[in-house]
Amino acid sequence: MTSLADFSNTFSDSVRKVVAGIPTGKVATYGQVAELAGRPRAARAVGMVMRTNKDTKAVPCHRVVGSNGALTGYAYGSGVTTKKQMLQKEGVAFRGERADLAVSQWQPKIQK
DNA sequence: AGATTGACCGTGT
DNA sequence: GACACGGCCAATC
Repeated sequence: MTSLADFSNTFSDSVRKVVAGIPTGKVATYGQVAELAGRPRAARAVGMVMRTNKDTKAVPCHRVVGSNGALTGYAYGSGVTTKKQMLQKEGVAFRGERADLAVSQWQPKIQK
């Protein structure tokens, strides 16, 4: 296997698997998740999967932020407010209303 | 099956 | 740094 999506057959499953691999205290961008899922240009579709995702316990969709670290949408709680609170509570570095990607962006293992 | 929408991203002004 | 435009992909109506 060369990527986290090798065990998935559909795009949504790949996305879920990638997001599920994000460790606590770290965040990934939609573009990053899309790339790991096998569709480097499907950042929007990733958002759709999160939106339709019902397994929030298995898939920490709140750890997925915009390319600039901005928190975009959240289908649960009070939206981005709840999302931000959870990320901060998990130890993610924040800079104003945006996650500090320079410090807390998830760095997937390229080799293993 | 076709058209529209959406939790995006990159680039230009 | 903020606003505007276009492109890409998949789910939903």
